[in-house]
Amino acid sequence: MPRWLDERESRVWRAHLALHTELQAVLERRLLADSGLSLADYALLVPLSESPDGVVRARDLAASVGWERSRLSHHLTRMQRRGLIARETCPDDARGAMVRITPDGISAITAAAPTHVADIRRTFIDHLTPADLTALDDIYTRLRAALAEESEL
Amino acid sequence: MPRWLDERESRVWRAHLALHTELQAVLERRLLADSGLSLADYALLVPLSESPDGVVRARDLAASVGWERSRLSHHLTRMQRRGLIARETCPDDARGAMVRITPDGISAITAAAPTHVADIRRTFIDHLTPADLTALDDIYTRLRAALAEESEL
DNA sequence: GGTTGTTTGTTGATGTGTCATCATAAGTCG
DNA sequence: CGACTTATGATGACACATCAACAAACAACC
Repeated sequence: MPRWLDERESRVWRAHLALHTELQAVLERRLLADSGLSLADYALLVPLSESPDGVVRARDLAASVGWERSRLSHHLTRMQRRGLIARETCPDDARGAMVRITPDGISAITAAAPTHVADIRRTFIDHLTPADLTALDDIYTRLRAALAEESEL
Repeated sequence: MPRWLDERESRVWRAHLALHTELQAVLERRLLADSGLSLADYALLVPLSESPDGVVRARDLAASVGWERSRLSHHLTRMQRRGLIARETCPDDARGAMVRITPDGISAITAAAPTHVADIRRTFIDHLTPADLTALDDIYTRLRAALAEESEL
């Protein structure tokens, strides 16, 4: 016999799901309209643009955004077609693939970032007090640690 | 010139994104393995099974899960093919479509719910203190209210 | 050195979500 | 009534994510 969720638990859980969905939708729509980038594009361009030479190995890129290799490969193919990134061979490891951000990719992320950050502020950060931030930092850390343990089993 | 996110703000924001993605992945995988239902199936079966006659108009179903009509229509087609729901004509409005949960659908949600709720508890609720719940309830309510205003513009 | 197992990246098939478009039916207002 | 607008649902095209399978290269080991 399961313990069902009481009213507040249920409300918090549903709010968590709904909040994320709505936030994602708003941010994606704005980012796309503003710069032609999807959130997935943006997520990949961030670590690429932060890398000193603008080159990251595919394996490491996958790790830094938490994607599976297959998803990354498919998405890189589409971004390559749009001229945002280029693929190069990996000198150290003949299996590897290096991903290079192109000048167009740099322009895109440079143009998109300020507005996107402002959107995140306006829709999320600005509505949180310092106490809220502390609480969320603590809660999210705890929950993710529990999830990580869960996945190990 | 945008105000960038400081370290804690950035950490909280990234944790929020990552937490949701990981939670969703774990819950979906478990639900699917356990009962053959996706989270989307589950989301639709809940309001259907809670309706007194097991019948809900498509428009209202879309509103109660927050989906677009197109997405609902596509998903209903797939669920109909699997025998989880059936479509019927709407007596009041000739445009309308009524969605009925089938006996198979009822069996599926009935079998899935206890385990799924337990999974939500184990991965989310159980790691929150009463104070956390209060804080999250407040924060999520505030954020969603702000988002709703945003969307009206 | 050759067998075995692992890592890396790609590909094709399938399920799903979004968008634009459409047909039909209600509602609105002259 | 009749023209116009809105609401509802379905559909096809496309973008995307996941899964299984694969090929190539590396690593480990006897």
